[in-house]
Amino acid sequence: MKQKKKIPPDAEPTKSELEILQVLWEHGPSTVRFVNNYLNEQKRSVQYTSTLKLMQIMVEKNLLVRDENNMKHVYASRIDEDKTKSVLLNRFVDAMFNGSASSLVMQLLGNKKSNAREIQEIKDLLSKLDKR
Amino acid sequence: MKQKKKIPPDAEPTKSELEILQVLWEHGPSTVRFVNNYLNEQKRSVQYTSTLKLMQIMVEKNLLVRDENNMKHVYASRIDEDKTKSVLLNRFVDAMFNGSASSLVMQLLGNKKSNAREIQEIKDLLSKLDKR
DNA sequence: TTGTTCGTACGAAAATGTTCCTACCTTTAC
DNA sequence: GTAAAGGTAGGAACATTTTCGTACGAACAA
Repeated sequence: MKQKKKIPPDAEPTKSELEILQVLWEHGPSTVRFVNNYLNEQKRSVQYTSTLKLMQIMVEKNLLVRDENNMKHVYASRIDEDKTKSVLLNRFVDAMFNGSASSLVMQLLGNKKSNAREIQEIKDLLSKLDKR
Repeated sequence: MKQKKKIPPDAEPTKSELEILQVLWEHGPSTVRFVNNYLNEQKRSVQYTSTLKLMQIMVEKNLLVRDENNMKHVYASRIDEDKTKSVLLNRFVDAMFNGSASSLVMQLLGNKKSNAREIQEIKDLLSKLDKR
């Protein structure tokens, strides 16, 4: 009796896996065909079987669940969007800004890309936060 | 006559390379020994020659420069800290939050890890931004 | 001088992530 | 019925990143 594979329960999604998770988070449970079309239209050119393979691997890693009732399997994210983003964001802050969230925001604001509207939105967030 | 290798001028630092860059950004030009010690003490266990190899590769990629005047070579970052962080941050925002900086901040604030002090610091940043 | 320590150079293995080819099955159009 | 279209499964090839073993030179202490 031996284990098939070691499956780290908190396996961290790779770049490509994240792309797929985004699609599933946004559109809900989907077929490989749908995800693959989306990627090709919105992101980058990729073969159907590549997407398929990746999603199969993600099931093994417990990142996705799949409904095999129909011939066209339907995949869904098994991990929570907010939680996952939170973990990855914290990891990013730790790695890049020594754990300082305000450093990150500073970097963000010193950035041409963040425009006045973004800044206003951030302010609104903060004042909402005050009120509760 | 042929080229040795194609060197993408904007080669993007990998995870491990980033660790090394952080050390050099924080402590200035350093020897491999220093960086390796730092990594082992602060981050993770890694062999000296692994760190050496990585830093040598980073020189080839133009991420670092090295001073060979002394026997103990001294390495320094060749890329700008703020610029690099800015690029990586934008990439992260695009990948994870669909390019919305305020979504990222929201995620950050909805986070147990960001405490009152962090929030206050962010507010201060914003008011400073108003004044200029 | 000789051996130990500390340095660089370099090849190659290991680990990881990604892509796609091939095989084969089911459904559908004709 | 048959061919075409559209599924899944799985292995293999590739690409990239990471790690480390080995070789060898320089400095230094005994």
